[in-house]
Amino acid sequence: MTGIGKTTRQRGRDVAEGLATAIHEHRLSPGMKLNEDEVGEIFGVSRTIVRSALQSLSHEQLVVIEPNRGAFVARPSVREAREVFEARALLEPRTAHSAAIRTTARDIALLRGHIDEEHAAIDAGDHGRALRLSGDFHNEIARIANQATIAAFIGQLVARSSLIIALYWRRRQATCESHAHHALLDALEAQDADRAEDLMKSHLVDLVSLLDLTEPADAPSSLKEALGPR
Amino acid sequence: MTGIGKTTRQRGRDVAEGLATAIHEHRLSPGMKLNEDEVGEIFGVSRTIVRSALQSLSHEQLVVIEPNRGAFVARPSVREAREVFEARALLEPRTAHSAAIRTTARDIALLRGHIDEEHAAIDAGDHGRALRLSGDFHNEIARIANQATIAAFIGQLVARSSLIIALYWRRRQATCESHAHHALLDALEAQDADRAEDLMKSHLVDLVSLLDLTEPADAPSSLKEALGPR
DNA sequence: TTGCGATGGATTGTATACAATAATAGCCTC
DNA sequence: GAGGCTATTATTGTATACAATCCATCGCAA
Repeated sequence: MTGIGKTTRQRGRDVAEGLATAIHEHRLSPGMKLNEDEVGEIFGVSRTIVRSALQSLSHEQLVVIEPNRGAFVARPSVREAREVFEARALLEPRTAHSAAIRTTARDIALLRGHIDEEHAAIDAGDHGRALRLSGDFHNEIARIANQATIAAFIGQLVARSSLIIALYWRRRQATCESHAHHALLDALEAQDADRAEDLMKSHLVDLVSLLDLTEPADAPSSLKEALGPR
Repeated sequence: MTGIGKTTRQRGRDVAEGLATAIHEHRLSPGMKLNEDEVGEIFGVSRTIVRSALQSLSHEQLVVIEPNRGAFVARPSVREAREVFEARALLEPRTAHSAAIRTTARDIALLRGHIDEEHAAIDAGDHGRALRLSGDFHNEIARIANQATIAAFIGQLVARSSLIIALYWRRRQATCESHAHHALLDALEAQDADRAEDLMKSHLVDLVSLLDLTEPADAPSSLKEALGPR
C-alpha cells in the first residue's frame, strides 16, 4: 500500500528516512561521519541523491554539514538540548489538549497498538526500536490534534530529542516512561483535555529530569574526562 | 563583515535567500513557476545549486515541488493559513514575554531602527520592503528571546505569513500595523513582560482579522468569481 | 466544433566527470 | 625521536551530459 520502492518517486526521501530511522534507533550515534559514497552504496543511489537527503536532514538539524568536510550526525549541545525541550514544553501540552478533544476511537486503538509495540520491543531488548516508538507516540498525538504545521515542528523536536537522549541520558535503563504514556492515553480516551495537557506537561518535565544537562559534553572539559577510565 | 559573495562558501544559501527575499517582498507571487534554468541564469549558478536552493525553500514550505513538474512559489490554503497563525499565536506571545525580560538598550535601538526603516519604506511607497521589514520585526523579537530553536520556527511562520498576506489580505491598504509594533517596543523597553505578551497576542489576532479566510481561494468557487469584474 | 491521439519541444531527475578542498602519510631537518 | 613541511590520497563542491517525464501543438476523425 505504501508503494514499492522501485517506483519513480524521489528516492532522496527514502534515503533521508532510512538515515533518520537509524538515528532514532540509535544505530547512528551523534558525531558519526556520513560519507556520501558509503551512504550511496548502501542505499544503491548516486551521490546526488545522498546529498539531497543529507541536506534535508541538516535542515531538520539531525545532521550537521561542515563545508568541505562533510556531513555528521548532529551532536546537540546542552544548550540546544534545553532549547528543544523548552520548545516542546511550549507546543506539546496545548497540542495534547487539542488532541483530547478530537480523539476518536480509532485513534485510541492506534495509540494503544503503539504502546503495545513499545512494550514488545522493550521485552525483546530492542531499546532502539522502543525509543523510536516512544517518539512516534508523541508524533501521533500531534497528528490527532490536526494541526499539520505544529505537528511538523513537534516531529522535528522529537527527532532531535532522540539525539539528545543518546547523548545525555543518565542511566542505561530502558525507557521507563510507559506509565506516562498510558496515563496520557487514558486522558485522551476520556477526552479530558485539561488532564491531557497537564499530563503532557509533567511528562516532559520528567523526561528532562532524566537527562544530565550539567556537563558541556561538546568538548570534554578536561583531559582526564576525555581519556580516563570510562 | 558578512562576507563578500565571491567566497567559496555554499552559494545555494545565497540563491535561497535571494528567492526568499523576493517572496517576502511580494516580487514573487504565490503559484509562480520557478524554472531551474531561469533561476540559475539570474543568479549565475548551475542547476545543481538552484536545485539545492529550491529544496531548501520547499522544506520551509515557501516553495512546493511537484515531482517532474517543477518548483512553484507556495500557495497556502485557507486551512494552512489558519494553522500558521495558530502556531504563531502559540509561540510568539510567550516569546515576546521572554524577550521583554532579556531586552537590552542595544536591542531597543535596533528595533527602533527597524520601525523607522519600515516607515520610510511605506512613505516611499515600497510596500514590499515595508512588509519584509515588518516580518523582520517579529524575527528580531524572537532572536532577543534567545531561544534559537523557537526563533527558527517563528522565522518559518513569518515567512509563510508573507505568502498568506499576499493571498488573503483584504484591502490594498498598506501595513497599518505600525502602531502595534510601537506599543510592543514600548513594552519591551519597559521590560514589562506580561504586557508584551498580551500585546503580541492581540497583535496576531488583529493580523488574522485583516485576512479574508472565508473563501477556499485554491480554486475559485465559481466562474463568476474567477472571471467577474475585479 | 469537439474530442482523442500522436509527435516534438521543453523541463526535470539522475548519474557521472572534473575541480577544489581537506586529511593523511612520508620525508627531511634538527 | 619530535616537529614541521611537502606530496599524495580521499572526499566534497560544482557543472554538465544523458535519460525520463511532462506539456503543447498539431492532425485527424466523428
